[in-house]
Amino acid sequence: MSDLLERLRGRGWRLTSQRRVVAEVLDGDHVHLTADEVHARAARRLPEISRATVYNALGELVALGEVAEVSTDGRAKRYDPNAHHPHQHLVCSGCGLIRDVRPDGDPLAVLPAAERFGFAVSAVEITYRGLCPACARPGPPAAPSNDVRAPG
Amino acid sequence: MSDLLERLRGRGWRLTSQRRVVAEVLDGDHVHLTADEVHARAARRLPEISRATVYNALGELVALGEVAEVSTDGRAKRYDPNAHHPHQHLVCSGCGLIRDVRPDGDPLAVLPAAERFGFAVSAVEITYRGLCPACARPGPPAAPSNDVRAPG
DNA sequence: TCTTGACTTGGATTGCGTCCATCGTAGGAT
DNA sequence: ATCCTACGATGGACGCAATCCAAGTCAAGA
Repeated sequence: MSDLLERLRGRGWRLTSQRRVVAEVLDGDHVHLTADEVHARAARRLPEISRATVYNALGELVALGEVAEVSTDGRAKRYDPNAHHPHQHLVCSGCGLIRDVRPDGDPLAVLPAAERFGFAVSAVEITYRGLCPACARPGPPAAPSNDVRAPG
Repeated sequence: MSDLLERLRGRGWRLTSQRRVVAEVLDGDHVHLTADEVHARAARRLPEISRATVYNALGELVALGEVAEVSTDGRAKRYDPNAHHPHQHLVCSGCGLIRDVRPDGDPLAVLPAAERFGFAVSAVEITYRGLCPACARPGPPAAPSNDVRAPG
């Protein structure tokens, strides 16, 4: 975490209080917050932080490769701080819960040359979909979840 | 194509001229149009068709399983008439060209049980990314493409 | 401490999509 | 062939996510 801030400063990132709280909010495992959720959490510590600043900081973190953008539904993008550990996503069709997962082998390798149409294929994004245990159980479905465990 | 219209009528779809042109616009291979592009093409044949009608028709075709929704960028959803043939997508990072591709084997099988967190995993969406031959070549990049070959 | 260019702000704006009240019409009934 | 009516089409208002912009603020090097 402070590693992250050090690394960013070493890359010429001016370390403002706004950027600091955005980076701090995006800490933890299986964290996939929308920009608005990041803004809400950041505002708990820095009430005057604006949405534009949150968008700016998120965009920079993505450009620097420190955070990954995830769009598992057609709605708002989510931001995943687990960018240094290649992974894919498993999404509950019921409540929206998102887990980071690692498939076996190299996902790129399963695309045959004949199916590459001459492309230089360099990356792959995979979204697995299904029902989480809570939503699969009979009874009332789980409340929509943003899958956040880190305290605000 | 007329197969499609027959099938839809058999399922109680009232066949209006608007729905017909939307279905016709969405014909062909490797077609991935946005709703706005569908509307523009439909309007060439039926100038008074409204955006709301296009959205309605697309939504119904998706619900009926005749068309698949694709969101390969964070922007507008695209509509893929190739829904009866399970496939994944290969997207050019330069120009946005989209190709339908078929990876080897069952993409679901590579997710180990230990990585399923108790989910009943039932579907998977894969986006491969890379540069198409035109964009990989030195020189001016290919113009942004909507990957449409079917004449308007 | 001073200076300056990078950063922040919030309101306007855009892009994509949905909603809604009203009007029109496909297609079964006669 | 004509009539009926429920389903579909229309377009303008609306909502949400994200970006843009001009003006004010401040981190950090000199």
